[in-house]
Amino acid sequence: MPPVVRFAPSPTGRLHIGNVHTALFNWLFARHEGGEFRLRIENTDTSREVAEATGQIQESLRWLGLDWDGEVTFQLDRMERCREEAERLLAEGKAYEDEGAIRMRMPDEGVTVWDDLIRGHIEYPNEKLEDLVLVRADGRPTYNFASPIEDWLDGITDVLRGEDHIPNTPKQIRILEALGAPLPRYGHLANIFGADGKKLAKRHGSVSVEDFRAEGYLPEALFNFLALLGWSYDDKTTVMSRDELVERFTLDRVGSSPAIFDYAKLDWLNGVYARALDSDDYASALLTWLREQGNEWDAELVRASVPLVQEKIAKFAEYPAFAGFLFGEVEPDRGLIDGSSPVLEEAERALAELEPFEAEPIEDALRGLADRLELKPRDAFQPIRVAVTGSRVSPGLFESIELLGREQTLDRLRAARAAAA
RNA sequence: GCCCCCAUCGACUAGCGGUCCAGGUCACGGCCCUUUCAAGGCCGUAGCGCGGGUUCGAAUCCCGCUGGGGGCACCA
Repeated sequence: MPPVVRFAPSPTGRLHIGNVHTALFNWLFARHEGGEFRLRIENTDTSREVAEATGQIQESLRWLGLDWDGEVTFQLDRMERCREEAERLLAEGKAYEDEGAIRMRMPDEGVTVWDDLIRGHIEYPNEKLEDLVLVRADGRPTYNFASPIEDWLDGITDVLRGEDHIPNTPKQIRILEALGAPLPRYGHLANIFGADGKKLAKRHGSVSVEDFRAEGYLPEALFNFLALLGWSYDDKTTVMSRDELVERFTLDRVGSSPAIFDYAKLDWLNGVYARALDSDDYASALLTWLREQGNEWDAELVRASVPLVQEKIAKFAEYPAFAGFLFGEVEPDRGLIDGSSPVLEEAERALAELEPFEAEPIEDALRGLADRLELKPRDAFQPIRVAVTGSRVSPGLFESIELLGREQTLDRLRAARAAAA
């Protein structure tokens, strides 16, 4: 029987990367096994609910390509059913009233055990299980009551969630047993931490899916990277497409120890995906990203710049600093230009009448200039680069000059000379 | 405090008793290429937390310790 899994975030904010990791593993498992992946919003705690969160969560999942089966369900919609079940437990003597709330009677001897999908045998002493509240005095069911009931109602066969839920599992097992409901299998994924081994937070870098999107990461790269956190295919395969991941993902290769989120490796992987893109696709993705950032740069020029940047930057967020000189004024650091050097003036002269104004002839002209001045290429080109692009780090100089155009180039050479004088 | 989970290079991991004086990837260092920056090529540094067992043999199994994390709500 194909498994039915679910991802059940609470709508309290943007989708945290740790939660998406859990969502991803559920999704991968479901798709690999030909099962279903459901999305449920656990909104029992209305006081903490953030209005836009439900939409944001769905948008983030869609962006990453994690599609869900069926309609999105909301925990709150099943309040009534939960209350009925609680009444039943009350009637059967398995629960009792306490200051308006309904509490579950928990055993205080023995142990509750289950075979964790990824950790194996786990034991929990029953004496540590307290009589938890099922339904609050105001009538709202608590998470630990509503969640297992919904898993039951939805026919969830496998509950794959974060390891912080391990202490909840014995409680939920007892509830399901009291209810006479079948038990799903449980699997607890290890947490993901920041470089200091603490919970991944803003100070470490991006944390929500939206943050990563805003940084200009490609969803395929983030997807691949996340899959490798706590799971591996073999001893050497790193880059895998979505389809390969679906085909290869199995729970027996999921690890149980926590992982640290390595932004440097993500950057590398993103670069791998970025470079592998067809330049048209790269351009479209870049343009989309720029627009999302509220940047309305000339689309044709952006497209034309792709060959100069695609191999050089790891993620789109680097684009404005790297290629921004094509789209606006530039303020070169005077300290980087030697006012007494004839290079800028010579370059101006060499480029003034050059035909055609294209990378190759530009290169020939500037190399000739370096020869004449008896300068090493790097020493001759650096001041020109700074004058034209405003920085000592830029795309290829000759291609940059071609794209910038003669007029702009000459203007910038003149301006730099004046500033350095 | 109590309970639970985890433990291989700086990071992600392979390893499921001998084929491991531990392999791959990122990062890092060196060299090559080179107009800067990347990319690419080659080489390299670096790890089984500690102590007991079990076994002919342990990174692999067991126990303890230490360390890290999580949980102990009418939050989810």
